[in-house]
Amino acid sequence: MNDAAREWIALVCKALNGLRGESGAPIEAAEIVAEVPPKPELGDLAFPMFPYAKRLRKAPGLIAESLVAELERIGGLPGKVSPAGPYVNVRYLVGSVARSVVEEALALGPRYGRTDRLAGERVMVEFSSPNTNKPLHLGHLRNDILGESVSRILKANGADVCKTDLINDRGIHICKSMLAYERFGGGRSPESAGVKSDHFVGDFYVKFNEWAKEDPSAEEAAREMLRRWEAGDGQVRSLWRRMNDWAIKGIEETYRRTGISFDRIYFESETYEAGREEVLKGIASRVFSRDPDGSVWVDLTDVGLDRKVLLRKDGTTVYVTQDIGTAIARRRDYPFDRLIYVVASEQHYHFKVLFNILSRLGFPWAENLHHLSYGMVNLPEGKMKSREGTVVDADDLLDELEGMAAAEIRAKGREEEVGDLAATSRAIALGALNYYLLQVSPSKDMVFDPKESISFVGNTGPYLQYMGTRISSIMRKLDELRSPLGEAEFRPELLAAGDEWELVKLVGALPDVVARAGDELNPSLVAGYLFTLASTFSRYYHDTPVLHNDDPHLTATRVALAKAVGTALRNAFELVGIPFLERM
RNA sequence: GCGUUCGUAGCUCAGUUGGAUAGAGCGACGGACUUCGAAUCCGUAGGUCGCAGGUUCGAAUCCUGCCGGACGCACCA
Repeated sequence: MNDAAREWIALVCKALNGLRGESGAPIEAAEIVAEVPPKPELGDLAFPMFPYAKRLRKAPGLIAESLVAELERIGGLPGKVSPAGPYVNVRYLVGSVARSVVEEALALGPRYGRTDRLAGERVMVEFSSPNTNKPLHLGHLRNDILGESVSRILKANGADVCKTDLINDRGIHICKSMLAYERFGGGRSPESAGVKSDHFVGDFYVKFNEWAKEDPSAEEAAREMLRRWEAGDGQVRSLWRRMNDWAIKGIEETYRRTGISFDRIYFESETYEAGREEVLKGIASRVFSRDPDGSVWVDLTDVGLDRKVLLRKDGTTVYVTQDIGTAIARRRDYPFDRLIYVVASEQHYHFKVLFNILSRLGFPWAENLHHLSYGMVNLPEGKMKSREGTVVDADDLLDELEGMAAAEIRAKGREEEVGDLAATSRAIALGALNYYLLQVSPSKDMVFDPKESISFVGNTGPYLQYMGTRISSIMRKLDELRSPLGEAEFRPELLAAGDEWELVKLVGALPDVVARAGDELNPSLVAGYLFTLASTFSRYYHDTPVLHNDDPHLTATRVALAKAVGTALRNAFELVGIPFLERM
């Protein structure tokens, strides 16, 4: 695909210089603008002539005509060329491109679509980063699938990727759940209460806030508990370990459910001390300074940021302090070339500060830290607010989606066909959710309407999955016909229908899409590609019989194309966390 | 106030390095199941790309200003 484009660019460059004659500077291949025409009927590649009008002292329309004549004079063209107003449109040789694309897709199978663009690069990706005082919510789900998907895309581009999670397991918010448990828990456990363990912990966090509303002394009690935690109080630490285990166990269950995993997990409780030590070293090297009250500061006003505290006067650490320690520990554990933090856009300023501090401390790798900032998930009424109970819980949402999927399967009377109803419902729910969350460009805020947002019709995950099942279904039918293809062979020149050629180009485009998604850290490009591929195939098979043809060669050819589409679909699914289904 | 970011159809979103008549899905209306699965397909209606300048042969896209929203500018994380 790309080879064809490059070949044509070289040809057009040569022809343009032929038209130019001896006058002026030569036109370089890099200057040639090539684009995809707005409509497929126009061709496969288009060259606008506007940029050369001045150089050649000629109207674009006239250049187009003489360029076509010049190309035809050169001869041996890999396709057809025609002028269209100020454009020169090119049509590739269908047969040869189709052969190479389909054969490559079928030969590579699960590896089709990968590139070597990032071969050898070591990338660490941090995402999720939950607190251990409550279960995951919808915002985490966007973060999780974004981090997981970006990691898979980077891997598909040849990078060595280390996925990492930072568990925020210490701080005042943790103590609040603990305090409420001490007061209202009555020694119960998630098992005895029959509640998923992270929800069990989260419920006490809610209870604390209710209590604190009535009784102002609650906040002070929480601060006191944090002091005892910092001092290593045995009783507090033991309760902390017990409740953290509950929270983490529950969160891990949700990760398993959503297909999220990590190669390395860091706990804030284990890295914050290292941050303090780095800050103390920074005082010695005069990067930081100590105020008379004992607090430690960094002055970033020279780069337009603020003066930031790093250690309080009592010597305790703040948010950015532990991130300093964590970054250094990570670089030591896994010498990354690049570290990507997948964190909500509200933390933009925090990361500017963090990266700047690490740079001041003299770490050359600080230049390779990247904040992949993504927008908030809002409700139609506005922001999710825990105080108003509008937070959409991750497990509840998944339960609801699975219920909807199961109901749909039953309504269609396909329980028998599907086999494992629960597993299929889970796969559909996950496909719907992940596609919904990744469709939107990461940087944008998005609106989630619990009642209407996730549907299974139209531009949705299940729509894409459905196309996969239809291809699988065609292949099953083919098997039932018992070697109907016989001597029939793949003959790409038989791919005459417009949609067939579009499908070939789309399948061929997967590696380019993967490359660009990797460059831009943007899974929504893969999502958009999937919808185009699926809807083109949907239109195609609707009015073009794959199996029922008089010519067995045509059947074999269309089967090969359908398989290639299935391969591209399945491989792109993997990148955005949509399960591929044989039946649904 | 300063900084970051977003503003495209009734709603939710695409829109490639600036390029041909700005595209989808949902919702609305009208069609297509005897033929590889209708979670599908086809059609109709729906737009001052927030506003105003600028750069350019050409701007939804780049620049400036303004308007509107979100987020940030904590010894919270």
